[in-house]
Amino acid sequence: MATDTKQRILDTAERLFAERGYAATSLRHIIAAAGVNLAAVHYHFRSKQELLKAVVARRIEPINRERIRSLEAAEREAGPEGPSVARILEAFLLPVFEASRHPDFEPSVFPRLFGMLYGESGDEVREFFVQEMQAVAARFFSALSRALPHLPEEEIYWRMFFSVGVIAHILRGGQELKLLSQGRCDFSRWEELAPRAVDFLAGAFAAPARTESHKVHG
Amino acid sequence: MATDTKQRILDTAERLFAERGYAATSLRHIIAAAGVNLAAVHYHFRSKQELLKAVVARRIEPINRERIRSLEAAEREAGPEGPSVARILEAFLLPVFEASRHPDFEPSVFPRLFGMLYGESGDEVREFFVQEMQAVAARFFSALSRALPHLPEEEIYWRMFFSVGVIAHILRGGQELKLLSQGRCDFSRWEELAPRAVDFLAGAFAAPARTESHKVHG
DNA sequence: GTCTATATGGGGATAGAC
DNA sequence: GTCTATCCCCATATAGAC
Repeated sequence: MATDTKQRILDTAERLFAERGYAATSLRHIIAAAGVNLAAVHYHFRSKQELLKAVVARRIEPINRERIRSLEAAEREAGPEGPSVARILEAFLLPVFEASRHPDFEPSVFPRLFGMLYGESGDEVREFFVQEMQAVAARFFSALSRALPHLPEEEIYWRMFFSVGVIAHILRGGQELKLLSQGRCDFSRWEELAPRAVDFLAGAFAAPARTESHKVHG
Repeated sequence: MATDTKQRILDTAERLFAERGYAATSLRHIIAAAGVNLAAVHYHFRSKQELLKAVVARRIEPINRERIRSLEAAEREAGPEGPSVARILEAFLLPVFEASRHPDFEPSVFPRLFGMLYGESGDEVREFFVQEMQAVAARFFSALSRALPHLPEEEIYWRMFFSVGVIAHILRGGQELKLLSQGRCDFSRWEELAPRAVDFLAGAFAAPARTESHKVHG
């Protein structure tokens, strides 16, 4: 079949990039696992870097669509005062977590891919990623600004940035947590993890803005 | 000099690992930038992986000592009820941020190294890292448990884990933030960033624990 | 401790037949 | 669209002279 090879390359590359990182995964690993020919990778995608972009684009686009859809639904339901911070955060977080249960691919493969994106990948791929996120970030910034009118704009951006750190860290899988908590925490149930993260971040957004004169040690 | 070569390798490897990642940085890049011979790397360190461990160990040990020292100072000052969550978080966060101003190396080099550690690095190096963090994590877990007696132990671990995500994301440098905030946020002043992160996380720890029956969409 | 030289293997990319 | 064969470069690691 025409597209079968291309799909197999995408699926396998996604899995291996997520498991081992971008630089540490060679095209030869990918073609061996996918059962395709090396030249096919360069035929369907032009280079390893373009392959990574294709892998990312395939997942991020539906997720960002769902984020916007969910946020707009929340805004319709909420009336003029706008949705709560918790509801806005849900609109941002849940689509990612739910994507990990998509039938197209094994659970937990794709989230780690995104976690990896933040740590690794060259400047060009990161730029591409930022470009994909720009519209979504602006949209959520507006919603959060309305829900938190007392916070300076700059502070909203910082807190969004910190929140992305939490998400990326969760997606990265956190083998450390299981060890450091002596087995008390693990990642097997995503549906429990998302509410925890939402609560945590809602609390963080509720923190007052520090006044300029406030000293660190209080 | 005897130790000069070893130091130069360590310094250069630290910088390059931080800038480009572990897998993407070859020993040849390192020796070229350091002006030393390839064989010297294998003489002083046994392998590339051991070199990474050495790089990490050199920085993490004084930081973790300072974290413990600062936490103990806070506990002495606070009396029987123990220090506040914000003060505990400062004890954990500030040593990392302040390490970036150490005269030994260029600012902002080392923090990115730690940011990278979470995203990349093989299982063995991550295991080594967890081992280095175990005692510190246990110590801060105790302090946070005392400050937040209403939270289940498991929840404290989760929130510590989320917090590490924030730190790692900050350390990774966040070129995205500057772009997404249209230039309003940048990372040039670390001394302003740390209080922001402390406030954010203190708010997050102050969030109530979600009861089991609570539904996601409220 | 430091060098040169080399062993040994893997990397991305491409040409050209089918 | 898919294959084989190959170009050319780079990787980590080591042996052995100095």
